Amino acid sequence: MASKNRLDKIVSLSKARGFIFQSSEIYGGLSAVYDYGPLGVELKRKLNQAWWSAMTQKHENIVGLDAAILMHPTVWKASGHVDSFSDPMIDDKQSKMRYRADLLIEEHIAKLHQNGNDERAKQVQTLLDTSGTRKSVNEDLYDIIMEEQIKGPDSGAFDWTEVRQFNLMFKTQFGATASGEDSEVYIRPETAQGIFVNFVNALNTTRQQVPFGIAQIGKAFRNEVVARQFVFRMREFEQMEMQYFVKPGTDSEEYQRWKENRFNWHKNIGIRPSKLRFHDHPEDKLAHYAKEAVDVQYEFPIGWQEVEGIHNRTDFDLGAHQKFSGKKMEYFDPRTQERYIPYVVETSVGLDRTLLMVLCDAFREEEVPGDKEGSVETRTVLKMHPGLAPITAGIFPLIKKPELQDVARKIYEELAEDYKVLYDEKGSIGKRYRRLDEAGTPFCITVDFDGLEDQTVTIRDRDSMKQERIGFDNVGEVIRSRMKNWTPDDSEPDSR
RNA sequence: GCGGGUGUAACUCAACUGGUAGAGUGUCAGCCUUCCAAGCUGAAUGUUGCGGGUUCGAGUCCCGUCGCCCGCUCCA
Repeated sequence: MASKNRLDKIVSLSKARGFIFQSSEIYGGLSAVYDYGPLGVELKRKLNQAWWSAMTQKHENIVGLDAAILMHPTVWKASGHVDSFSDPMIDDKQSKMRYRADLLIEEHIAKLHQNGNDERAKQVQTLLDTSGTRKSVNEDLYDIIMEEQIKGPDSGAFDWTEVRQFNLMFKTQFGATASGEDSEVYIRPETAQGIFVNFVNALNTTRQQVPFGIAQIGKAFRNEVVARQFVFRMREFEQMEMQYFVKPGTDSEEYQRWKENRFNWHKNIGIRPSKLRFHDHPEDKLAHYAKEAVDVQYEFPIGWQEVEGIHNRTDFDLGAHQKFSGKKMEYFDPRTQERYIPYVVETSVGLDRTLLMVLCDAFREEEVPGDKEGSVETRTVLKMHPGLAPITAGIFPLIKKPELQDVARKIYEELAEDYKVLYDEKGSIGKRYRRLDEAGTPFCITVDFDGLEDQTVTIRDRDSMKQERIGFDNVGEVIRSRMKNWTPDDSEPDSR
């Protein structure tokens, strides 16, 4: 309960300060679609940049790519998304629970086996395997459930809706006069396929040799059955993916290596290590393309949830594209004279989820001494990594006096060369500090009368609220070094 | 999508069994102000989510619809 309030507060703050708005709000909103406001877009760009430089700039064998969102429809047949990304669902009218129709039947088959009714089990299995050949898949599955009188696991009732297909991919029309099935295309549900279909292009143009990787940041779209929990699960979201092509046999070792590498990235952007963990996928729950899979999870207010997935995708994708396109997806190793389809280790992180993680990890409500003697008030502050903060520094004249304003303006203009900074002279100084605390701004530079004498200003630290007096000319340098040496404070408990 | 809950100013919430929509916070302007949401004065913002219905009269009752929250399935 307390933790639920925490997410609510973060949602409220996001809206109040301009991080995240609901899409099309004036029209009543669009479910599970969100817009990034003035502060949100700065934070998002900085995260995007942090990932891009960590992957492409700091690995000489990783190259970038920006593939189109629209792709040839066969891509999604080859990838398996057309088949496995649409689930036949059925609802129990009594218990109001929803099930996957095919899984219900499989459970039923298992039960038949248990009861020694192997003959019957085999028959049903055949019916299940051939569903879609008599009528539509949905109708065939429905018929099996009816004939076998499969009951609702939770209610024990036999009171079903029809079987309906939930296709997670968005479809759209290709061509202005589009008509018929041929012109239907999908809007990509993942960015990875854009990398796979460009594998040979990248190989031929970059002189890379296996092992090497292709990195890409881009939008993906999924019609989630249930899309909720703020920006955690959205219909339109942004992925930061890297596909690493390796020699078969070295895949597990590379998978381990990337697992560690990616975990460290999350720590490097300032997330408290105590809030991060791995979560291995059990073998029976692996996606259709994966041999090994692990999540990097963060402890959100809604519990431990996946932020990034690291998968050993084997040669599933390249193999499938070779088969469907008829084009060779092989790599020839000039040294060993070997020819093979590379295995792929994928790292795939949700940009929006990462942003939400940063907000959740940074959000604190602190008790600080109030204005009156002995009183206590709450300070809301986002203690995020200074390098990620939407606004790096606020520059204030202590009060509205021309001497102070002039100096503050000058410092503002100097800092604006390197950072996103804000000049503010309105209201009390305390109010200006607190407002920027909520924006996660790590530094505030204040020009006062004492400083005019000896060419100094005060720099106020967001996390500790402590001030230090530094010279006019040192401001940029102090910001730079503090940014570099910042570490998250993991000692204090979350405020609720 | 199904079931349950819910919707009043930018935010938090008030408005009796149906009778003129309000407060605090925030925002903006002015004054004051030498370091942590201070003080004083003033201002702006609502077809009560949207659309219908009942009624002399609807924020309040009824129906529909949309969004949000919780559960079911899936996933970055």
